[in-house]
Amino acid sequence: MRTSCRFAMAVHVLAVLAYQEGDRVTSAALAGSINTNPVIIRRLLLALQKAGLVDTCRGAGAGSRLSRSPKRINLAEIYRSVEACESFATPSKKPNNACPVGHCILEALDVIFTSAQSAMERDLAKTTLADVIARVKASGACK
Amino acid sequence: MRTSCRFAMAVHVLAVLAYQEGDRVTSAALAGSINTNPVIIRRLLLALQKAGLVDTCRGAGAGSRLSRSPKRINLAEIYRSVEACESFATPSKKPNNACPVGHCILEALDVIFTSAQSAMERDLAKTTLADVIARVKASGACK
DNA sequence: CTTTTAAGTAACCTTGATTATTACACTCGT
DNA sequence: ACGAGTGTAATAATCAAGGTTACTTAAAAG
Repeated sequence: MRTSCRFAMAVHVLAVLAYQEGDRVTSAALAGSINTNPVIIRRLLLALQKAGLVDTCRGAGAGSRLSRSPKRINLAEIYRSVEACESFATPSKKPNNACPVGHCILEALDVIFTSAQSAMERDLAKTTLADVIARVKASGACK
Repeated sequence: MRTSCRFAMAVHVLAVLAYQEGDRVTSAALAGSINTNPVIIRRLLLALQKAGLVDTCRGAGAGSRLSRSPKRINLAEIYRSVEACESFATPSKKPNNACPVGHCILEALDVIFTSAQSAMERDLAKTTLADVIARVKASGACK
């Protein structure tokens, strides 16, 4: 399976913002930590803004910061804000309707996919951004 | 998100084989139901063979059939046999090691991803191929 | 009010993965 | 031996994502 790395980048971005504890961070600085282009970060931040997770200012001395405490942001929210479509794909061509299986397999698959995706999101919801930061800080201390 | 549809196709293929209850089905016939190329189906069948889910014969009058009862095949097995890599991706470029978050975010993400993927597979494991067939037959009866 | 900083955004390129397609060798039953 | 059908390689066609450049807009600072 091949998926986008938007979720990984979003968690990274928010972790940096949480680490800065309220100081605004520019897209260029974030891009430096993630090692990518500032425009990629800005596109990601737009999605996070719409989800109400970050608060971004334009102009001189601007940048982004979390709009909530890291304790109150869970990973499922982050996932949903940056990953628009479903994890599972079906073929672009429709199955053969003349086949007894083909004519209704898509409905059966949809039930399966929805359930699996929900299970995944419930698991993600168990972890907060604060948990992630705690692990990052612990790991940094060990090193 | 961009994912493969191998899992969807694999479930479809196995559902057709289950529907045929032991009769061998050719890759061309399967391709007809799924509306794709026989070679795609053969490649999928190779993975399902390795996982011990199907039994394929070559030569005249050949084809594939399930190697076990549909009741004893669950969707997590199917998923693992055809989807090699992990569901979640990280950026191709490594994060900036000089950043306190960047230098250890990958480890933190790995824990998160592994947990979420396990949750998803546990959910898939709850459904068997027999369950899928039952839904397909019920849906066909209604129509 | 001008300058400067940085976000918003459009346009385009590059890359990589996946499906699709063609072609051919190999097996096995008849 | 023949024919049906799988195994497999090579290649093309698609397509989405990330990356890049360039320009516009907003807001603070002087």
